Amino acid sequence: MSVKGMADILPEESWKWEKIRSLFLENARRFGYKLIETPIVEHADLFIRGIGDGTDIVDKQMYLFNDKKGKHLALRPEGTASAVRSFVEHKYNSELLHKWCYFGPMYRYERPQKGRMRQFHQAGIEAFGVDDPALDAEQIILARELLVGSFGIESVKILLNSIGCPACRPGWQVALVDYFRRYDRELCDNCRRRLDINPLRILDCKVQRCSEIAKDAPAGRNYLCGSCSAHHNKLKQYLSDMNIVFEDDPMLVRGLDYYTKTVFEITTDKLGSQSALIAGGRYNDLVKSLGGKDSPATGWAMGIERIFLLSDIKNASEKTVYFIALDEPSKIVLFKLFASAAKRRNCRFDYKGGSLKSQLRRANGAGAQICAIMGENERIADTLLIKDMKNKTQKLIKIDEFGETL
RNA sequence: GUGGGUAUAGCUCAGUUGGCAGAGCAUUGGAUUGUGGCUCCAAGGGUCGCGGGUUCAAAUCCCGCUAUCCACCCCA
Repeated sequence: MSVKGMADILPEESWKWEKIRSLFLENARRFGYKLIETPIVEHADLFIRGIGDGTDIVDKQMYLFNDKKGKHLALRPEGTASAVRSFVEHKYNSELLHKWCYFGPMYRYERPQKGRMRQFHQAGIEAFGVDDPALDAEQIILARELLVGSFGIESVKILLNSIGCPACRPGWQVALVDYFRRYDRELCDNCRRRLDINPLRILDCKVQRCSEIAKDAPAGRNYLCGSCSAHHNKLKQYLSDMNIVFEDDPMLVRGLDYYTKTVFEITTDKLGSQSALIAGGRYNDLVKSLGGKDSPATGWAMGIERIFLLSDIKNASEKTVYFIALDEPSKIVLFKLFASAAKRRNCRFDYKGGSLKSQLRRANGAGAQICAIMGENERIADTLLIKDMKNKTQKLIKIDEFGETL
């Protein structure tokens, strides 16, 4: 048995993974995002500092272990912290724009269900060095183009918000705590705890009474500083100008602590409670807090398992030539032809043999378009029988002509 | 971490008040000499999740365990 929450990607479906991966990379590349591969294992501290103490990911979902020297390590639960670590470690110039993308497995210890695995895959993009809301807009446009254009997923919803920056968020947080304290007794257990740890998260609570209370909570908008407010308005303007439909949702907050200003989510209603397909936002302070030179940054991540469940992409099948030998001496001759044809064409050799009927049956099952058949009659005359499976036509050709016939 | 469902052939699932283990699909073979798909016939394929208990007799009833799915929570 495989480990709980960790699934095989079987040969029958691996083509779809390859396709999703390559569509992601192609699209990202067109926007200038270059692939970065970082290790799956990092120092646990990187995620604790990056994602934040008090988040679910850090508190209960990390795969933690010590190596033989006692180093405290973790399987990565997400991609951004690693990318930032690499950006800092290799001293990329934060005066310049750097656009990176990644694709790979992530690990979170939680109960698996539809669209949620313990080993799951994310594709993501990150851009360092620019604080322009137009860049936020670009990333949302790319995200939407992937979902709708490349993966054929309809009816997605874009949710957008700004959660401010260190200059303005504290004021909002204080106001939120003040407000929610008045309803202390009515909030769910969880939210009462959040009051001390992360009051923003109460806005996101799905318990009915909590969300009723949250509806009238102080709106973050009223507390945004000039810079954050202008950033948010410009981003909305860019999206509107592109006719991108979005929902400006003051209740949207995210599960990771590093976000500043823009946060967004692209959701579907087709996957039950696992609604987020792509989520991300701006994290202008993360590079500095992980030891780098102050550098604005923004990015998102996409859940591949969820894309896989929803995407309707088709497998383009290559034409197949199926080789059938009817006796042992023919097999020897035909196998040589097969081995050389397989260098250039999609070929299958029927090793199981048996009657012509059963081999043709297998050829049909394998989806072959053409069969190359050799029995005693053909062999003696130095010929091959070429059968077109679709038109049900067949003709004898000389072995010498076989190469051109293909 | 909490709650619920499920576990029988490779797959999807039936299996009645406890009484010989089933179907469809798939696989393999055949339906007159070496011609596929459709149709027909036949065959192979089982630790009934695991371990206990009750009983003359358990896939079926009881207890425990495990796995898995779904939901909550949280997230992508």
